Amino acid sequence: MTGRKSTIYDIAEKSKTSASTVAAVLNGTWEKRRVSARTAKLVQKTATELSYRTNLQASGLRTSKSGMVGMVLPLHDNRYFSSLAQHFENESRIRNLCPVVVSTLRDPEVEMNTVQTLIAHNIDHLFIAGATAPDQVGQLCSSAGVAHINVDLPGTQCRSVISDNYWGASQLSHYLVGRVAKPNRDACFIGGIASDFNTSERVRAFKDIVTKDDKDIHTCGYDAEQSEIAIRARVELKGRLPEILFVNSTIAFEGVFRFLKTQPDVDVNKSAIGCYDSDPFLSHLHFPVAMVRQDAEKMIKRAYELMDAKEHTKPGIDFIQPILEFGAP
Amino acid sequence: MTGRKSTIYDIAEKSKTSASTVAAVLNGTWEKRRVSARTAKLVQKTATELSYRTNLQASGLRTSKSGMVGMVLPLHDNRYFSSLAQHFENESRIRNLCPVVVSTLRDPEVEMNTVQTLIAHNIDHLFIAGATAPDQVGQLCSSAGVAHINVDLPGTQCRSVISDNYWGASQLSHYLVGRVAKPNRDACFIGGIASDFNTSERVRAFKDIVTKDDKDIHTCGYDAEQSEIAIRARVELKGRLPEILFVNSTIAFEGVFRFLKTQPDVDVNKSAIGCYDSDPFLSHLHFPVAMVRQDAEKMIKRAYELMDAKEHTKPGIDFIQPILEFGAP
DNA sequence: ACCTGCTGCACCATCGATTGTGCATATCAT
DNA sequence: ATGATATGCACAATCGATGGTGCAGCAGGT
Repeated sequence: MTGRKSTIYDIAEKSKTSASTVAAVLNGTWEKRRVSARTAKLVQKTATELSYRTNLQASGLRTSKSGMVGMVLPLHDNRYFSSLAQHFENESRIRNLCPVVVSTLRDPEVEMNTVQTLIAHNIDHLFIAGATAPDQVGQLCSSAGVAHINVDLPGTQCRSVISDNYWGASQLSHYLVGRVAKPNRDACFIGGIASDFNTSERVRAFKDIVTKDDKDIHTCGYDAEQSEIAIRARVELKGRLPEILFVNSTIAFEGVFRFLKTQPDVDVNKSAIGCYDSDPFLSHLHFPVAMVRQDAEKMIKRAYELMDAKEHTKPGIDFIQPILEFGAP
Repeated sequence: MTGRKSTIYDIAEKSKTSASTVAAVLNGTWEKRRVSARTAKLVQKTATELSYRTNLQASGLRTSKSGMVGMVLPLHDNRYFSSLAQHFENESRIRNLCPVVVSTLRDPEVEMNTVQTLIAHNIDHLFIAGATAPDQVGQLCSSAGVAHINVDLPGTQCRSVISDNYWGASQLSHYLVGRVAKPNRDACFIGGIASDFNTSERVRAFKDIVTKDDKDIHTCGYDAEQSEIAIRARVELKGRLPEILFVNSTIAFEGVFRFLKTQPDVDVNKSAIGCYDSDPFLSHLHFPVAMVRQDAEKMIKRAYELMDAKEHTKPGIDFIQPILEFGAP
């Protein structure tokens, strides 16, 4: 049952050949190494008989490869990141690579250690998604000669593929504005962290298109409670619901929604509400919500194209348009 | 920048010691190997100077370990599985292991290949979550001597930690029944796949507690469209909404919800509705939904306890109670 | 002076696959 | 028959870390 794992030496012995011949047959270089087809067949057969499996650590040690490709993420249990992970898996499988996904809990130290470990295992390349310190991580990869690409957050040292937050937020803003004919309408932005790159891009668009007033921007974090508090305070202050409401994530939306449920439906229906993030149940509420969904699939495909074309070394940013889940603005 | 990675030999040379001494210092066995503290300090210093990183492939080759622990999942982009992944990460980090998560797309072949690859990299142990063929995968691990535990789906060969679907579905059923005083009430179960272990357990509970009639069980798959069709057909047939509605997943619920929106609110509010799965937005609909959430955290903690205690070899099933997101039945 | 027992370390085989090189035997041309 | 080229394979070094073993040097006891 738990019989010792067999090696190329076992196969060599059983098939009366040498280890180098066996290795050549099993890794496909046998024609190059002029092993006869007859011998190759024999070796193959013996290998299956002994249920041989290449020891990838030994192989990797010799070749400085591993056949594994990695992706680091902040979190697994998040729609967007898990979607990135899923598409990373799909694309990796197409390329016959073994994808491993690791989350680092938004902790820069965990991030660095994890990447060190992956590098120490000689991963063939790394996708760095949502790292808190993309450039540090990138530095680590560079100095180890590991190909890498930033996803979702831009780095300055290497190629990055990120969601076009400015564009998405502009589209959403235009749409919301279009739904409110009035001049002098009241508008606000809820959720996210001002210093966060993605949030700041969305805020920039919102300011360019909807309102320049900083008092209308409530970047109170990603958390539902804070968002609920923020919208409530705002409405109490103004004495009415904003006519345009831009919510920065589904989590924040949860809080906002808890508040909106306390308001009369007729009032809520007068507001144009948008959410930068998507959730299937949001399209089923008793009022419409315009949503923007980040195109994880396209981002990963793009990143892989760059990797395949070995263009990952050229710094630069590729923007991927998110998907608008509402009528054109 | 991309200077060759340094090895213990480089450190040995620079610090005028030997490779074995360096190795001992760097892997913490130096006291056992009677290296003086002075030498140890020196080696440490040189190691940082050369920004040394252990080559884990070489180390693993020698020791038949890797420091990596794995989890295979059907999908990343799913609330339940990504939650399992997240807790797996957390628990692994606590134990100072490097967790890697891989999805296998519910494809038995991908499943086997992936596990083979992980084994070939000498992962220290494997959590098998939601595998289509847990026993085959387990067999593979056994024959390679890799510790493994099934999560979410039971295997016959090794220890399994699964959600107590029968209990959860019983509780939910009792609750729903309690909300409908009438005798002879109409009830149905929507969603899931009859042959699926988890679904069948839930159906078993539903049958024991609510209705024995097979015609009331619509295991029409996990897909939203099919569920929508199923509930619509059912209601058309019976001429009214069921008084008890047990939906087997949030995805299925999406379809059911699309249909419910076409019905008068008063009617919908007369039904007792439950969903075996949880989503934050489901608690915000215009009618109440009782939810059951699988306790991913407890499952993973349990699985890790078994692993730590080396009890993973004893076959047997540990049932973990899911969390009831409704008042006690 | 001599044996014992410890300290502190270095030597070297080993894990399993890869790959440059070398060396027989076979094939062919002249 | 002979040198030239091709064919088919085996040998052995190598990747980097590990750990069993051995061996100086020194303290302490008699």
